[in-house]
Amino acid sequence: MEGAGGNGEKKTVKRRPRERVLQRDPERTRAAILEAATKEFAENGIGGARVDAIAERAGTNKRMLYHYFGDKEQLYLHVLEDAYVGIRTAERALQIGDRSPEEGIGDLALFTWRYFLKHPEFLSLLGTENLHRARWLRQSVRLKELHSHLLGELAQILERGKKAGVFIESADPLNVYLTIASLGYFYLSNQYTLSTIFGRDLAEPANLDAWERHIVHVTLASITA
Amino acid sequence: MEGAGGNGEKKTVKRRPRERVLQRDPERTRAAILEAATKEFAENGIGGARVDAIAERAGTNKRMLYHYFGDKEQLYLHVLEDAYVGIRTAERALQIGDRSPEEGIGDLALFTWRYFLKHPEFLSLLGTENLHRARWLRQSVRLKELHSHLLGELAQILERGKKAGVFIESADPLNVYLTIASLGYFYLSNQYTLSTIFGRDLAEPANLDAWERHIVHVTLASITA
DNA sequence: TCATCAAGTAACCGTTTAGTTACTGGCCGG
DNA sequence: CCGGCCAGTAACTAAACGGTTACTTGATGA
Repeated sequence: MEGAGGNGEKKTVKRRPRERVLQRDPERTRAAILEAATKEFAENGIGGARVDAIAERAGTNKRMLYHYFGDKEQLYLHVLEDAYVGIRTAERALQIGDRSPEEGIGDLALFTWRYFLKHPEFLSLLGTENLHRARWLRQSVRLKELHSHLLGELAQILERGKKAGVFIESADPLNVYLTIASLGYFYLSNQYTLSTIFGRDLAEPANLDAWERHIVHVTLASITA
Repeated sequence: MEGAGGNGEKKTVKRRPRERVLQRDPERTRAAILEAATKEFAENGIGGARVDAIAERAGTNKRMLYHYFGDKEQLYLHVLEDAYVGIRTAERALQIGDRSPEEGIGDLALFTWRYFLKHPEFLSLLGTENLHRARWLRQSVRLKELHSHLLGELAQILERGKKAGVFIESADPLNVYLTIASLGYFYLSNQYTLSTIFGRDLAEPANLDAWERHIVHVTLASITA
């Protein structure tokens, strides 16, 4: 059928291993399983996620899942770790130290809100992990140094703002971050019950825009002198 | 053995149905199942909750659970509805309209935070329900009129504050409530992952007190003129 | 070109699960 | 005091579940 690479060369034929679509491709299969597992765990929690469903979504076989990740729990941990790496990596790229203190804080708030908005699966995974009191995250060895950068940079910005007289002395890095994350997380993760009980669709673009502005307003109002 | 009520009266003996502990007590069994189910669903989500575990925690039999509540999902809905009734009832008793606008808002923030702190199972149930996009809450017929009272009273307080010149014109009832709820919900529901990644125990009493003050500060800072 | 080993498949296994059936025994009206 | 009804029990069932075994297929290096 193929006749591919049908030249006379014998030993010197370099097989280009990534150019044609291989029938067997470990990396692609592995990535497909991770992506499928992310969706399945985000939609159903760890108790509701089905191993068979993950395999089917990944277009592969249950056996492969155990081959690459050991078991359901290790696969879940991998998914969770990747989710954290995702947000912290994007956050670093922000370089919030490169502008005025107010702008830096405002941009961090905007970034966080928009990241949450674009990655609902991250919020779901956090919810699931907290339901189980961080049982898996605490075992993670990959995530030790990942988060310190954020608080360090925030502390610097707040310090600059205090010296410039625009921020109050009691402004605290952790509190500021928790404030930003709170306002974004709750609105999005609880949008379904909130929309139901208050009879207003929080997911409407106009409402999302208004809340984005609200987050920046509240964050800055809570620390400006 | 008993000889109880051993007087000669025949037809006029009033049996006091609630005084001694009955071996068969439908109401007590029903309540025990509801309480056990609340814990089980809060700890494990709907996918992870086990019907057998609920029956065992209630000190009864699985058959009774189906007898009183139909099936697992209807039992879950009942638990969820009761949780909402609980917070909204306590909230009404607050009577936040009876004081100055600043005090009213501050007290609502304090109440909400402390209610969340005392009822972690309520937060868990909200998380579970939102994971499933309010699938059960939307079916609920018991909860239509339950929440409107809150927003109405908040609107009145904000109006009074605006007329008195202490609140900004853009202060909005829903936004104020969502702000208060966000700051309480996120801190508590995500305390396990947050404590892990930032290496600080958010559940320590000193940290809880500090966050309580922070919530009041942020809420008022975001709406004061 | 062929032996080797990893990638991939499908059928299977023991256990757990939500839900049911068949039964027991205590409470109450007549 | 007794007959019927309903709270309560325990053993059961069919299906779903996480995980495994036995096997096939295809890429690769000698």
